[in-house]
Amino acid sequence: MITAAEAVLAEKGLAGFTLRECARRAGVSPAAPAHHFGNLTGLLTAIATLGFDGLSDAMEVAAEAASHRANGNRMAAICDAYLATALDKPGRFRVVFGQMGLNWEEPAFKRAAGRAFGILVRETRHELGHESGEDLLARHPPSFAGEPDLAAILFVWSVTHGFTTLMIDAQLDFLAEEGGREALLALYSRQLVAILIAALRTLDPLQPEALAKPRGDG
Amino acid sequence: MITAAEAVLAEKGLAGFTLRECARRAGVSPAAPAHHFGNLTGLLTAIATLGFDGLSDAMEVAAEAASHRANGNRMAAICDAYLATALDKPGRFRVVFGQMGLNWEEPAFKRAAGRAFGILVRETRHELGHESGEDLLARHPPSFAGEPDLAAILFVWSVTHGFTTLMIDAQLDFLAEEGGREALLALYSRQLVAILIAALRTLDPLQPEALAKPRGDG
DNA sequence: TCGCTATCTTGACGACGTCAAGATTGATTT
DNA sequence: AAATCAATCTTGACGTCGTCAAGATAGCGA
Repeated sequence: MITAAEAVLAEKGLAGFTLRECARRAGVSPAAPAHHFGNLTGLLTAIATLGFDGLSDAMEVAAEAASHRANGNRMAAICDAYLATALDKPGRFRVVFGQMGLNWEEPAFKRAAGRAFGILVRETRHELGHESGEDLLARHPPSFAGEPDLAAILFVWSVTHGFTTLMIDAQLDFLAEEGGREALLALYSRQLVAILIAALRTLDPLQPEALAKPRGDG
Repeated sequence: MITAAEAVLAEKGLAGFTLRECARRAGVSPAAPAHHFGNLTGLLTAIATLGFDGLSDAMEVAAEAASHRANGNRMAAICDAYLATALDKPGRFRVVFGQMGLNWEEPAFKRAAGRAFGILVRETRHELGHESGEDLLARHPPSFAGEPDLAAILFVWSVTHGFTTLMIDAQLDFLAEEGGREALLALYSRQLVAILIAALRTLDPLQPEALAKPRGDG
């Protein structure tokens, strides 16, 4: 069933993704999927769980590979992996971060999302040289009120997720005339991620005083 | 008609947004909207045009206000305005940057999108101290092959758009327990945007040599 | 007065998500 | 071996959706 659903997603995208089409592809009646996933939201949540796990796996593999490479940078590796995973399965990515209503109460889904975010937290701390203290994410419910690196973590996620979203949703197509996709990929991997890491490296001395009121704006 | 559509969007969100509901709200028959906008895509494109213009207006106003304030920073102002606009009308923002198929051939829409991006380009150059050279966006079709600040521009957009998207789509809700929305807003406005601007300020000396191969990864 | 155009209504079509009710199947129990 | 039960799927139906073709209604210049 899920195999059929992913096939539909890959072929027709999220727009052409319907329960009936998935059922057709799987060779069952239109109402069959509902018995397994409850409703459309249930099926989407199941796929989104796969999406988070795929993201986590890709980031872990990339980080590990970077570790064993001369001059390899784990942070850069997971940023690249994030974009690459999304571009590889855009439909799945849109289910995870789309607006098609998922069931956040589903335990498996929450676990998968937490794992992906945990990797981001760990690697950001690593890049900052803050070897992991208490794992605030392991607490239930997870608490980040006292997380000192939260700004850096969200900064990393924002850059990566922002560029990925813009590429996936074809918002950058207008500035990609000829072989522009590869050019944009190179721009991201070589420059944006570099700026991001440089920003993280210059971040530490700023904390916490400088970051408290760095702008005279507002 | 558009008024009714925006009301539906504000009240029921993009999920409950249907042509028939808009027609009902406007007090006309279900097929009436099609005569004005062609189809659902046409209506969404019209709303997305308003969305881009709203974004542009908000950024312009915020930048101008920042200019007339002691220690005001235009870049910070437009970043805040971007997020604020999205949070004010999340449905509209999702239409603009969502996955519901828009008509990019529509001239008015292209113009609105170009204007918003142009503001981003101008302000990024301003922040970098590169007072605007040739306006590559004014060319048809717009070309950015030779835009030296493209990396910085996309970096700014990625951070802003990424955080905005994550907030809008409630991806950050799990780390907002009590009054967390305001805390996240403050985190963005005071820290993320500050990191972004600090990154831009340290960017110039890096260009272009350092940015060409800043990482030994890949 | 006669068209012409813009605007809206009506009715229909196929596709969708969802539900209730019944059928089928395979394993467990007696 | 026969009976039972839970899981799984089918069938048929309902309401809603986007879209289209055809007809109705108005306003207005010639």
